[in-house]
Amino acid sequence: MKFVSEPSIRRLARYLRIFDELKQRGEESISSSELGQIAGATAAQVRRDLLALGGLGRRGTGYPVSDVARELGRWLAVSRTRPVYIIGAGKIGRALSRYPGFVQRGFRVVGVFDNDPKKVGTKYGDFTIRSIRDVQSLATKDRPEIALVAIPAESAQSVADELMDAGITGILNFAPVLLKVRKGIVVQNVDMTTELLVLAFRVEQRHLVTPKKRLA
Amino acid sequence: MKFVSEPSIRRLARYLRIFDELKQRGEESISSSELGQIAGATAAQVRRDLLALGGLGRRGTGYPVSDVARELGRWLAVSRTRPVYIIGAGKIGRALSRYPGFVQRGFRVVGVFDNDPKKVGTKYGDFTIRSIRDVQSLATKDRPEIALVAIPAESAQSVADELMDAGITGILNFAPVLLKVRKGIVVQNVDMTTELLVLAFRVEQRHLVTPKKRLA
DNA sequence: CCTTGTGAATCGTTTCACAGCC
DNA sequence: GGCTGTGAAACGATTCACAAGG
Repeated sequence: MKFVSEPSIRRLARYLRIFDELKQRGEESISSSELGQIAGATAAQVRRDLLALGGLGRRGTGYPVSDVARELGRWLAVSRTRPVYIIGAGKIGRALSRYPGFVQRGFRVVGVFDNDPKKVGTKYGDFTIRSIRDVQSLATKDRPEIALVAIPAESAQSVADELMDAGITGILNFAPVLLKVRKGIVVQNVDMTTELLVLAFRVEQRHLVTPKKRLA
Repeated sequence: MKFVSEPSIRRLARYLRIFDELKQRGEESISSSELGQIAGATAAQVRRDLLALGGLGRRGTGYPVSDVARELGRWLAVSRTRPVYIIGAGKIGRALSRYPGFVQRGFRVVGVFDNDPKKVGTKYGDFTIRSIRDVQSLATKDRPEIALVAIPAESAQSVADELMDAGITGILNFAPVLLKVRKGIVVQNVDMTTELLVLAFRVEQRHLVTPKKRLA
């Protein structure tokens, strides 16, 4: 498997959504330029990105929708269901636990945790909220690969440490703090304030034309 | 004002958080290498990034914490409070409306909207939820610069159109759909499924060492 | 000494442009 | 004809390395 850059992965995820839609609409094939138009990418980008799947395009006609949809889905999800933990049953954690798109993309929430004694033991949707104190012991059994950490900044690092000890390999971190992790553990940060700040700044800059383009 | 790349803006936002903390701890100055260590960036990146503020560093000692904290805050927030609208009072919208970091960074929620008749007119925190039908007329009065769109994909585009007509300049889009916008309008997409997919993929790739580094 | 600011080199990604194939 | 796959050029961001200044 070749290395794929992060911008390319993000675009591939977007193509996947589009291919799913095209399939549902019964489209048979799509060209790199059409797909680029829809996805906000250039035709050349689309071709280079999709090349990672190993040359599924047909010269003269474009990319066969159902083949690419299947391969791309398989490839991005990497062919299996991944168990994930959600740490924190506050607003963000609860919203995440019912996020509709996860299941469709092969993620299965196998545990929701919180520290609030009022919450621990109660049901939320299909989940019984468990105590963060038990994360490590339970994780050893559940073997989640990825954890979604949605707790206050103060406690995020210590929970991350426990999760790593329990063998987690990836953390989607919603706490506004930079987690220190061992080599080989992948952290991805999601922070609304940063997103808003970046957006606001780009708005401010929108007149400056320095680089060739900027797409969403 | 010079153009600043998106990666640089994201790092600057991170430095700001660190500088705020350093200030609170009473630190007087910090070097590019120390800051880089904390922020997960190289010393050279830190220096280039902070250069955008116009050479506040002192050779031999580093960057004066309180000066940089102030300037950076002023610069990123670009010196004013920005009114924002939240469209959608579902889980995401409600979580956003009370997101603590926004106020601190100069964002003020001036309206929360939903289409559900059961919600419209009710209070949520300090906000009375208003009908999305009235977005356009109210926006003309409230003059929000930015809208946080957290509604189902189907209705996102039409609301975006109304918002643009009402003079919005930036959209933080939580709907899993690519919004078509006029030139000059900045859209930033936030999609948990994509984030999870990217994370999972990076986990899968973590052994491939192709590029020099990969930091969160 | 120390650390910044900055040209110049490097590296990765995007774009170009066209050969190859349907 | 149309469109993909792909070397090669262009571009942007990062890193190097050092001169300038405390």
